[in-house]
Amino acid sequence: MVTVYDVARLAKVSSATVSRAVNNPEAVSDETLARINKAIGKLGYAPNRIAQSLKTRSSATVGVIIPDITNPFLVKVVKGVEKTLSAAGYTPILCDTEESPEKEERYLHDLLARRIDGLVLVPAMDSQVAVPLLKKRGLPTVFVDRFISPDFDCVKSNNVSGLALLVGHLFQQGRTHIRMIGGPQRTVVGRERNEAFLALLDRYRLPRNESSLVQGDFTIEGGYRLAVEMLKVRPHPQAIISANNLMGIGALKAIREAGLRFPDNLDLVVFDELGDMGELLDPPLTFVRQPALEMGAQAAEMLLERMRGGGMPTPRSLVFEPALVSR
Amino acid sequence: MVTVYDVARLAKVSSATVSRAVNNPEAVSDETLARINKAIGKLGYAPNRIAQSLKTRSSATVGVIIPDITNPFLVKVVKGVEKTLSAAGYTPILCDTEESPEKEERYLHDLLARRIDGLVLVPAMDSQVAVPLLKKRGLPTVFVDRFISPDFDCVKSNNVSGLALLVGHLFQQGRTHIRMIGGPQRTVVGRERNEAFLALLDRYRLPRNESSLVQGDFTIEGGYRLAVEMLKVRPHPQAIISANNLMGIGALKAIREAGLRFPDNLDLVVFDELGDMGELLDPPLTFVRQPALEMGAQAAEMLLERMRGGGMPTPRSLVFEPALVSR
DNA sequence: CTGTTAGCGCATTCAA
DNA sequence: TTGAATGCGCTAACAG
Repeated sequence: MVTVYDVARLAKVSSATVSRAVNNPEAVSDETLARINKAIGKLGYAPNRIAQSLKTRSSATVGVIIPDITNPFLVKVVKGVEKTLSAAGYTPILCDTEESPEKEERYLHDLLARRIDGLVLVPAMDSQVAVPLLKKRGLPTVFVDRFISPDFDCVKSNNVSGLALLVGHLFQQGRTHIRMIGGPQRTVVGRERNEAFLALLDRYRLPRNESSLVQGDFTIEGGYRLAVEMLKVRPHPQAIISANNLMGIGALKAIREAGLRFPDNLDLVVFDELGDMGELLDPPLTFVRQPALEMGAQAAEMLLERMRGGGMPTPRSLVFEPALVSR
Repeated sequence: MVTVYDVARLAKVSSATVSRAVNNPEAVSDETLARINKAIGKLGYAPNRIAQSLKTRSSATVGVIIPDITNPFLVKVVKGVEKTLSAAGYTPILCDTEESPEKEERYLHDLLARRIDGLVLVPAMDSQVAVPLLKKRGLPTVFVDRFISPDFDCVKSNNVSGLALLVGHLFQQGRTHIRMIGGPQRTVVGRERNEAFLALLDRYRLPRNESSLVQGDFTIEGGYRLAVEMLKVRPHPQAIISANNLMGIGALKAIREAGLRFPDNLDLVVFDELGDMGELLDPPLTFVRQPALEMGAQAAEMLLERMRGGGMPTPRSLVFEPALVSR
């Protein structure tokens, strides 16, 4: 492997000057710079980032931990993060926890041992150790979507207004008997959407009882199962809201299997988008879109600020307004 | 940060012994081992992988470069890779080139500078530098899906038999006037599927002319555009084959917009699957499935072998048989 | 503007 | 079984 010393020898300078030529060219005279660059070209030298990291105590690396790489929303968030981070010279390391707190913890320790400079985290549902661990280590961190600690920066979208868009849409369509496949109460996102739903039923003076809301788990299978149950009860609701995209997919499957003509007999609307194929559904679903790309980009920006500005200002939350995509 | 020296001091041993205790516990007496472990626990010591890497010249890191993180097939491949790689103690670094050779090259250099131990590569369509670069550096590499050099290991699926499944299916349905939205000729995958299609038309004695096959680009937009063109011509084909999943999405959209009842007036079948939402299409598409998870896992296995077995046996190709999912 | 020196944290000789 | 010494490749004082 070619090192600074090889370059130094060829260019007849010291290793320190080679280092300067690479990292701070202004500090080197034009002629030596030229000589060094020629040597670098000839030898095909590239700095060993491992050695750099050890010396500078900065790996130019950022962890990105998400619970499901299959989720179109998260993929877009990751794309946004990746774009602004790599533009700033950082390499993101993407980890998929598959919603498992144990995996999350393992990844966290691995990333920490790799001396990441920062972290973008969408915590797993039952994440327990992440928050205290990160707090102790003082690692610059930005949470996305799931706001589980007021001590960290967070980028999320407004679940209350998002749900208001959904309920308002249904109300306008004249649907009054509405039920929701909600999120898990143990997650903030789930709680926020669930509570918003119940409050909205009251605000619109729509019928509400204990079966208006069932607790889901944000998975396709869960959405399917709960929708099947819902459809067993007569009369059907006039509309079902799914608290996230994955459960919406499951619910749609259940509706199809029940032989119901959607949206004639029954309308289905979803919080969050379904990806490229969403518009291919016939008829297409109405849903609420979160600006995922933008959210990812902003999360990365916040992280960059934190990583630069050694200081620790108070944590900030950035809340995006979702938009109704009516079909 | 807590180092071997901190542990050494607390346990009243040398740093070397601490290192042994961590990496090779058998080489340390039971009592000192116990003392060291206690100290490790008390201090919360974890080895600095950066320093380890510098010393051992191995980063326990593997690059995974793919052209599109949005593609459900690739996501599954990545999942497969990730699973077996992380089980073996490696951390994958995922990079999305968005089908851009320039991005691919940048990532490659970055990963090389980070001293990755190996690489799983799904090259961008016009990838030029990757092969010579990797060959020169001698980095253990496994290609997936796109077999662009006989000098490297490769995991792919059998495009010829996959297409045979598709054409055979249509033939059985009595469709004789078939056209295909093909892949780009400049990619191996595209060429293989295109040629297979033409050969199959002949084998089944189906009508074939210069408009039987149009060259696509494997994108949603491209598939849409070409399908629109196809549908302008009278009479319509009885069936359209899309050479990949993304173009299939576009084609389906075009068919819908043309007001054609699918599959009554026109059948559409696709090479590769459409992800979780595929089965929600009404009616569902018939497609050919590649064992993506398995392919990823096997690619990782091959890579592990290469990384361990310093030697360089001849490159191997692993070809998977796709399966027809008939709807 | 340039060179000398030292050390980041660790694993690995080589002796003991 | 253990310790002392060394160097992985680089950058950052500090001198000159």
